[in-house]
Amino acid sequence: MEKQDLKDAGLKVTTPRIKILEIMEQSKLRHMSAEDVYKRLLEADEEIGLATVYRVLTQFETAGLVSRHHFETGHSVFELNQGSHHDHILCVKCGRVDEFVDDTIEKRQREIADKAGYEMTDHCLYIYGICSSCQE
Amino acid sequence: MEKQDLKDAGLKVTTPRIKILEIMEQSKLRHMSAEDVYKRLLEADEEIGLATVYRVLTQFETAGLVSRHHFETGHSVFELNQGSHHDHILCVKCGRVDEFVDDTIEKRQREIADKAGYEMTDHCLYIYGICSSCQE
DNA sequence: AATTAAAATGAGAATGTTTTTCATTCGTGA
DNA sequence: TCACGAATGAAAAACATTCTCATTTTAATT
Repeated sequence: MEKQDLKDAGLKVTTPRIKILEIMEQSKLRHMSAEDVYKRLLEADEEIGLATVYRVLTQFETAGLVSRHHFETGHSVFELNQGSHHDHILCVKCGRVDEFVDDTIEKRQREIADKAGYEMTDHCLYIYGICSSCQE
Repeated sequence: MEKQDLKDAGLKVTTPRIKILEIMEQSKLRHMSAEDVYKRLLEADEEIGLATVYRVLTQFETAGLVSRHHFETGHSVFELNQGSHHDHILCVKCGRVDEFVDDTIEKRQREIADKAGYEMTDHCLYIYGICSSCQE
């Protein structure tokens, strides 16, 4: 993710925006809440307010740099838009998140939207289950 | 929905629980927030606290009487579990919600969960788009 | 490098949703 | 009907998120 991406999105290149991008790129967690990002910033001794984190993440979402997800947790999580579209499969016990793409499903979704008279803009599919580790 | 359903779920048959079930059955809105239910109770002159509404809806969810959904609205909506499983297609402009079932997708989901080593417990699929009325 | 207007930020207040606490009331099996 | 555990209401608390506004920063221009 480059500074140019910020400029292209019509956003000024500021310390908070750069740091938040860095945090999200370096994190092993693909999905981070605003609070997660904020904590990492504190750990890195960055003086960035939580309100700014929320603002910036929302701007990034609008700009298409990140996606916002509503899992079953009651708060939003954000994911950097690197790589291509995918859906999620989550473990209800340990919270593990895996990803997948399935062309059959993608195609069917478009057909369903058409049939219902909708112009599809987005979709999300979450499969919940118990992952292999938690089944033991 | 019968009183027996409450007993079967290990819940005592109380006025708040009965009234909340009634409200949800009679509502033309299939998906109601806790606040929606609460407002309807007030309109019906029922002295039931908002905390109770939340408690009862959560218990109903646990008991399998209702499903909780996390749309993009920032709050939970609840739906009575009558009839069979279905997924949702939502209009991002007017908030309209339609439902659908698709066997192809249902089947693929199970296959995907298997392949990922998950024991599937649940899933949800939201298609977002612009409905026919809003396209004009 | 200095100027400047617009945009961005931080801190804290405010908002909205959901949960918790606890004293009181209610439902149900004996 | 009694008694006990479960359920409730009201208010406070806990969260997540957004807003306000004074101050700072960015970036385009001298």
